[in-house]
Amino acid sequence: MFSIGEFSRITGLSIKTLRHYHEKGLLPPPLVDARSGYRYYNEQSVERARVIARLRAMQFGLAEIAEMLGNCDDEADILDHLERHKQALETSIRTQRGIVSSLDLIIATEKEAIRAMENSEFQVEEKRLEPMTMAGVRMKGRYSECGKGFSILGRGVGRFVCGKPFCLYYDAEYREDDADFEACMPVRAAARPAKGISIRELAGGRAACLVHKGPYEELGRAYEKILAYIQSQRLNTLLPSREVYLKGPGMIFKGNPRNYLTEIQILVAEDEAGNRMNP
Amino acid sequence: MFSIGEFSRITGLSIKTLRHYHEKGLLPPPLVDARSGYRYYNEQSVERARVIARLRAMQFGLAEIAEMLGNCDDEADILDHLERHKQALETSIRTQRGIVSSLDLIIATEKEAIRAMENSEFQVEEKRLEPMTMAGVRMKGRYSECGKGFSILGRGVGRFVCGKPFCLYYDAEYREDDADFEACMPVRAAARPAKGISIRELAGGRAACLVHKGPYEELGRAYEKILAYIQSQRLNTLLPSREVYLKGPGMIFKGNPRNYLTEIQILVAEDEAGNRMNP
DNA sequence: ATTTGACTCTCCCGTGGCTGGAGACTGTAC
DNA sequence: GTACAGTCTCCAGCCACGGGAGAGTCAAAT
Repeated sequence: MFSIGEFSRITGLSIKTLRHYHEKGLLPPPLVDARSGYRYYNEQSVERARVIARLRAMQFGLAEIAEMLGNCDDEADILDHLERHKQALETSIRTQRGIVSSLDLIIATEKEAIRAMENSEFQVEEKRLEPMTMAGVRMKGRYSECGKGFSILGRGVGRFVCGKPFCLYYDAEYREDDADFEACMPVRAAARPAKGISIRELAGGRAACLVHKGPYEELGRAYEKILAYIQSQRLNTLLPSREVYLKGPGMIFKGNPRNYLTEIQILVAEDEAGNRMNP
Repeated sequence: MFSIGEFSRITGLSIKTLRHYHEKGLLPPPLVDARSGYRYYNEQSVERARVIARLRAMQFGLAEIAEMLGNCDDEADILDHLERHKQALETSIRTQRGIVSSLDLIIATEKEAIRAMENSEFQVEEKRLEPMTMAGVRMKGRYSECGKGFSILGRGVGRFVCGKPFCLYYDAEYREDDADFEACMPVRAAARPAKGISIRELAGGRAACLVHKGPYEELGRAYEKILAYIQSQRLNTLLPSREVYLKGPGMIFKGNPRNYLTEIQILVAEDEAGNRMNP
């Protein structure tokens, strides 16, 4: 016979745990000294304790273990328990995997935003935009309605998104109430159109670009700057222009608008060799 | 201002949960009626509640959420929280995946055992054994020591196991104390030898086979039967003979030895065409 | 003004699988 | 005898709530 301390060392279960199992009727000690209340265990207890420990390591609950041990002494008898438990675990794994991929997305987004912040001079620069596959929801109305477009995109092609959200603006001048624009997401080629969502290639080309830091209300200042540049360089601009939301309201927090990063991209005409064309 | 019931409907959080968040200081209502104690929430509460709900859906703890909300209002500020949490989730996923694969193994084993049981006539039959890659631990001593060999195999090549454990017996006659045998496991080709473990191809061939149901102590009766068959058919036997443990002590339960299934396989000499050779 | 009925409050207990601690007893060695 | 390790019971706490009792409150209908 083993005292509870010895038995604890043998089985690797803590004394507290053994008392708990006793209380639950899961592993009653074969002998309890009537006078002192001391628990004494034997070889069979060791075997039973090992079984319980194995099942606990598989994250079975104590009640279920009790049931399994009560009715059965062979693994064939608990096949349905095992299968049910496996199902439950797989559900849990799926959930957690979903969370991990959300976290990955957020982390990647934030790290990119930090890099964009460090690299950007907040000066107008000309660069080459690569063609990409995109999904878009064309809208007419107020700019501030674009959130609805992004909701539609999220639900429709969320799984295929592979870059920052952006907007295409089809108006040559600023319009308050009846703007013509498109909420867009870069997507992988596997994405398929859905109701209201167009999937297509967006052509690349040379563009004047400027990163703006701050709330969207102040974007006007950035437009002023980039348009001044375009005039000074006497460039021919092409529609639609783009706003890429490098960092905006996050997936968790709304964030501080003072830290928002938005890149304005305005395509400029170029000749076959890729050189910009002045009028 | 919203009463707690309205607010509950807006946010999808139960009233109990909202009270709990209040108590924890996580989401204090902007107004608590001093006389009635009624809680009243506003638009900002909605925003905060949404954030909390998103973080809870990602299985963050309330304390951690409080910390995140306390210091930060931007996702960049909680990158380390997110990364830590992701690590924790990945650990949990790994654990659960390990459990699922154990469960899969047990379930598959039991189902196979049930099939073997249904299909077997418990009569001697001759069949063709396929060659296989195996891992083995050669031992001399008592048969009952073979458990140690299987422990070594489990630790060494457990990940590569692809079939039932078996033993090879190199003695022509029964030996009590100094048997020469090898504890073996079929393994995938990727397995690599380790200390005391040999990995090699085991040749196939024609064999006389008999499934025995019952405890190992009664295996003698099965040997009697199969040897009688071999004599009656005047076959030439080849060493080593095999015992395949179709169903023995399980990974959870020891099981009932009366249900153990063991297949004895004794290779017999054959000519090039695969026909058995009588003397 | 009252009544009804829906709403809300606080307080306590329970969940699961333990862990920690207090204070009292027991066993064994010197 | 005495020290000291071991063991006992009982109570509290963890986490994020849910259930329910019993009392008070709000808004509309009578």
